[in-house]
Amino acid sequence: MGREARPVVERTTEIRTRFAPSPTGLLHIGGVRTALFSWAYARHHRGTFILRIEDTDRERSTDDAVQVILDGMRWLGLDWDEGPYFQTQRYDRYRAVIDQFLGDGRAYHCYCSKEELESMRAAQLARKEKPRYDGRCRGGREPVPGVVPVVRFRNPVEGEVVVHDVVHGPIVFQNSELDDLIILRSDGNPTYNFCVTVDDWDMRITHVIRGDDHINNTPRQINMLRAMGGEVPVYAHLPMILGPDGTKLSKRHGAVSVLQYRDEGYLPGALLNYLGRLGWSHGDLEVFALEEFVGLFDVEAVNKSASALNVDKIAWTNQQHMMRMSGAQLAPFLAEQLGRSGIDPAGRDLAAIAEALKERTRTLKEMAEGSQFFFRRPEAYEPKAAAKHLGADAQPVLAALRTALAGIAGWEAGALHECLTQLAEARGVGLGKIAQPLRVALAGSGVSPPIDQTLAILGRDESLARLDRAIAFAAGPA
RNA sequence: GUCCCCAUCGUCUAGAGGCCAAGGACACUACCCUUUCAAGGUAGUGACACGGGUUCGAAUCCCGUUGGGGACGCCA
Repeated sequence: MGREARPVVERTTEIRTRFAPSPTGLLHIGGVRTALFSWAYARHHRGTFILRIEDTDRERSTDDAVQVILDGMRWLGLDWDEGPYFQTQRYDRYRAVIDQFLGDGRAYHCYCSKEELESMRAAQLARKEKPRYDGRCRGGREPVPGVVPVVRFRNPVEGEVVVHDVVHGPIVFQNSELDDLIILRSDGNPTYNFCVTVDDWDMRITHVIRGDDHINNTPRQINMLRAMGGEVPVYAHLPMILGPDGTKLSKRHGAVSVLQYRDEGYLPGALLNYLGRLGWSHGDLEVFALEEFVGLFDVEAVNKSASALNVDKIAWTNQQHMMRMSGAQLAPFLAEQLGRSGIDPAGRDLAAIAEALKERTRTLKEMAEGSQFFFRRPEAYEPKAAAKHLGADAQPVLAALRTALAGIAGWEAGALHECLTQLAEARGVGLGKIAQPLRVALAGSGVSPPIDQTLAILGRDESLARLDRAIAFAAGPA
């Protein structure tokens, strides 16, 4: 090879990828993973990432689903450089290609009725053949009165198509296995395989990264692409994501809207981290930020086999991300989560609360739940904890606690801690003996962040008030 | 049924012929730390689907079997 200098970025080498969901269902975790890899590939190569909505199925496409896609992508931070394009806005272009195909014989009208197609299919199945259109209208057929024909692409009958897939290697298909697919429905709507082909070519997509459920569509698309004089892009078919039980993703598992993960308290960066590790890895690296992923990601390192969702690991990954963030960074997320639970976070130091809880909760939702007592005085003591720590015998400890704390000079964690250890020493007991009753008095249960931090966050007045209430409770009605 | 894809611990994975009596992570168990809960630390249980080749040597290459998945639509 020559050693002449090549421009670092040639126009022809600009990487262009796209994410092309259909708004017929919710954007779920599987779609997000596809979007992530496609996006990361473009970003890694400083290319262009395009969002395209495939809405040619007018019956089932909904505005709602479109909205989830847009909101989901924004929430995750998967930004696009072009689009969103809508296929329904490109009908003129599709029509032009179809007319061109019709004109040069690369496509033809088919007048077969649904019944005719159905019996053809039944016969083939009976013969244990792969059901497919037998091409009976190929040679031309007189128009059937009252029937609006569909348009079929005339697929080559002989030869083979080789799909050069970056993750799977070459995949060979015999043209004899393919049939003449419908590219224009009788209602005038073009179909998926055709639109994808036109769009990927028009939008100069260089790398088609999508789920491997599309492998079988690829040879048809290549044939159509060649028919319109296009060049074949690089294909990368990603393995599927399965439900936790290893079966197809369904609503029961994880095929829920990606926005549900937001509502369940997952950080976008953590979800993307988890998804990035499904089918891809970089040595033993488990926890990484999105920017790091972009730097490391390479579609050639993607696995071929499907992977199952592991809910525990999503949660673990989320906690790892929370622990790497500061309380201040976490605060807005916690505020949002508290809002979902109808709690007004005003008047409290959310950064301090998040800091205190981030290593003891796995999701923001758990964090919001665990921090409830900071915002609302516990309505009742957790029975077991109360029985153990707020009985009549606890009264002396609580009273001593009240006196010691009330006399403290600076109400902050360090001084509070000092005060508590001194009190424990004075009474000749371990810290646990006084921390637990105090904890139950403040939090209502035996679980809370470290007691000195809890006191500090709660503040002097509120802490002493809760202590008084606990003292009264320990005195008991009877 | 036909075509296509896939196959390492329960799960996610490392492994691109010798460095592997198979490494890491989640989960699980035990212990340590400890003011609760966590986090953290240490140790442990646990896998190359099976059968043939190729090779001095195979988790790694080839073939077959089995198992799983996908596609076969006027859905995408």
